[in-house]
Parts: sequence; structure tokens; C-alpha cells
Amino acid sequence: MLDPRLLRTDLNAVASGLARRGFILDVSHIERLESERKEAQIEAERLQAERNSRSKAIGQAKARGEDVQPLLDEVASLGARMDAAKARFGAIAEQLDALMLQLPNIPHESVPDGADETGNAEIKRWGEPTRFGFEPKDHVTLGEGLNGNMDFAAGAKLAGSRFVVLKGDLARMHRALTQFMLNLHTGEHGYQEVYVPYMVNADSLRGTGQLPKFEEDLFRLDGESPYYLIPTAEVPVTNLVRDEILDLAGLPLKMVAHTPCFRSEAGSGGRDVRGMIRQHQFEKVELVQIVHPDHSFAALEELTGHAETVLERLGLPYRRMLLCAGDMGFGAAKTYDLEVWLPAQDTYREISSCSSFEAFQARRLQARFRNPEGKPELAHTLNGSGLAVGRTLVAVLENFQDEGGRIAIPEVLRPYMGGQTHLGA
RNA sequence: GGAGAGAUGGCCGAGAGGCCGAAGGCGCUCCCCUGCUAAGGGAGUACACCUCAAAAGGGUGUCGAGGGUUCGAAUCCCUCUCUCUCCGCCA
Repeated sequence: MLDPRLLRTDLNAVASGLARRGFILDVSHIERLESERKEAQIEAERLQAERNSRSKAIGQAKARGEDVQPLLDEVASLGARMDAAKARFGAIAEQLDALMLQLPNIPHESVPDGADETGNAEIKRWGEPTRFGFEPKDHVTLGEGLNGNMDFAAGAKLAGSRFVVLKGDLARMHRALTQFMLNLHTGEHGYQEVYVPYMVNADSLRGTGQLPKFEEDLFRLDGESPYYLIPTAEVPVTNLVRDEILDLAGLPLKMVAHTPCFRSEAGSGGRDVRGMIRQHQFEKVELVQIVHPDHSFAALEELTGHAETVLERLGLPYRRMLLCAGDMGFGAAKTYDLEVWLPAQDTYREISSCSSFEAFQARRLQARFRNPEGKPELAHTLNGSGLAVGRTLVAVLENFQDEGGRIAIPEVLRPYMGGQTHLGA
């Protein structure tokens, strides 16, 4: 959520910032609502103040043993007028709130213009795209070739399309990747590991911005309790600081969680129907930081670097993209995507997305810290995948294959796999 | 799942229709005092919003959440959520 004060004081700046995303703000509509709000609120509060003081007078008169009937008569019509004024204010405020919740974040000044992914800027490339002396196979062919250890038919039988079953050392490597990532981030990057619920309430999803706007992307449980399956660990982990006033000395807060993620993929139609790239359920190791506003963008560089280290240790070629204004997620002020090289697709594919939200989430979350003056101030939130485990598995398979379809296990994973050097060996 | 108890400020805890944004204590900040420390004395110490160019000032709301009764609700009524205790069941 944007700062409501900014909307009042500098609406045109907000409008031009949002326009960079292709979001057209109805300035005159907001101005009209805002002036109605002001008028209605003043009236409602004025009547409330009047009633409060009259009621107080009644109490005092009663205490003195005087007849209060004249005072009661005087106040009789006040209640109805007050209720009407409050109802009018409430209706306007509700409209404004609903509108506010629909507004995306304003892109940071360092974010380039652009309408879609063609406007993104490549700002770094690590490693060279893997080249083979043969036609590289895709991860589906490779995985199914490993004794059928990547089994989409089984996934479809158990659940439906966009599910997979992994078996044997393929399942083990999937787990090894998770372990490796968690150990790296906790051991070398200073993150605290957290274990969190995989189902959350609507408040949590509102806090991080998935609701109200993106309900169709979520799986909602049908039971008595209105739970949603988390689409990313960002939701439960970031919501740990909801309604908290943090100790300044405790910042930055750096947390890492490994969770499954559930996404309905509504609207992603025929995209990536083959393979493990786009599943309803996948594993992710997520990095979250809660920081002082002054350190927000330095922290983004740091966090993105942490995700990059995973790729570098695994030996996977990648590039870092700075997303343009039109391609960023709803709440992000600035986003880097990491894209890993996938030989079979002969292209880079997203494997991590790292964003600073500035105070956009913190304002919804009421996540604050106490500044040196003793006043609560909104913190900044960041998160990034470090990394998406399923896609990392795909990248390892495709980049570490040989002509016979054998897969070398990256050095850093071998300790997690009993020293094994190749899959299927 | 059954029975019961509870939710008040940073924390503990009083409060039972008006004098309550809320006693008292702890903690914290500032000041005084004792050579240092310990002890003691004094003052202060919630958050959000509105109004105002801003500050000052004024106003509104908030005692788990929402609704109701009343001129007036922390206090009475209803619904919900969460916590705790006991019983049952369970990885």
C-alpha cells in the first residue's frame, strides 16, 4: 500500500510513477473522493465531539442530583444525525481503502522504463552458456531416462496435470539442493532458519499483497477455516513481523525458510505445460530481510548476491536482469530476476526473483521499528528466492548431462549424496 | 471432540455504566542527591487518524475482533478469534 498522505499531497507524482507501470490512476476521481472524505470526516467527528461533551454534562448533572430530562431532550436528535454522518464517512472511507489496496507500488528511480519483459535490462552475466558437442536433451527426457525417476504420469494420476513424482537419487538430489541452499544461507550469509505454516489466513496474504487482488492465483481450502496454501514462503515469513514494533538494534532481520509453494497458475494457459518448470506445487528456499529504510537497496544487492552464490557454487551459468517498470510484481519497488541457462531451451529462464518492497508491505503489515527518537517507523521488506528448488534441479540435469544421458552431480552436492558422482550410477 | 477460565499500555496488574486513555508496580528517559556503586527523591513515558502551510493547539478512535443496548460502554448483551487448564483422541 502506498502512503495515503502521498496521495493527498502529491497525487500527480503518484500518478506519473504508476504510469511507468502502465497503471492509469484516475486522478480526478481520487481528488473528488478525497475532498468528500475530508468534509464527511470533519462533520462526523464534530457531531461525535458534541455528543461526547453533552453526555459528559449529563453525567455531571446526575452526580449533582439535578434533573437531566432537559439535557436528554436536547441530545435526542443528535444520535441520528451523528449516525448518518458516520455512515457517509464510512462509505467514502471504504471506497478509498478499496482503491488504495488496488494500487501497485511506485517503481524506484533506478528502474528502467518498459512495458514488458523486453524492457528488462541485463546487468550481469556469470559463466558461459553451456555448449555440447551433441544435441542436449531436455530435463524431461533426461529425468524419465533415469529409471523413470521423474514420473509425470504418476503425478497426473495422483493429482492431475502440473504435478510430478521424483524417485530414487533424483528425489535425493532434490533434497540435497534444499539442504545445500539452507546450509549456505544460514552458515555463510547470516540468515536464521525458520519453519513456518504452509497454510495461512487472509490477513497474512493481505499483508504481503497477494490479496485482495490476486486471489485467483491461490489455492483456497474448502473447509470451515478459510485457509490458503502459501504461494511462497514470503507470505508466512514476512508476516512474522506483522503488527510488531521491532528493536532497532535487531535490524536487519534475515530469515530463510524452505517451504513448498502452491500456485494455481490460472491464466498461464498453455505455458510450460511440459516438465517441471511450472508446477502447482514446488519447493523453494526463500530469503527474507526486514531492514531499516536507509539500507533497503543495499540490502537488495546483498540478498541478490546471496541467491547468485547458490548458482555459482553449483556451477550454473546465469544472468541478472533488472526488471523494467512494466514487468515488476505488484508490490515491488525494484526487482532483480536471476535467470539460469537451460541448454535444451537454448535460453535463460527465471530461477530467482529478488525484490525490495520499500514500505509497501510494511504499511499493510504495520511492521515497524522504534527510531532513535522513540517513534515507530515503518521498516522495509525484501525477499528473494535462493533458489526455486525444482527449477534448480532442472538446470542441473540439463547443464550437467553427457551424450549418453548421464548426469554429473555438482561437487557441492556430493557430500549430501553419500559421495555419489553421477545420477543413476 | 467435551468441560471450564481468560484476553486491559513495553511488561505485570487494578477497574464492574459517567469523575477512565485507563490506579498501582516494573521497565525506560530526563533531573536532583550521596565521592563511585547500591539505595533515595522529582518529572515524564501508548498508537493511529483528522484539522492546521507547519508547529502549538484542538478533535476523533483504540482496553482481543465485530455487532448491539444506552444520552453515555474497558465495564451490560450477542457473535467470532486466540490463549490457558482438565478429559478424550492422535503423528
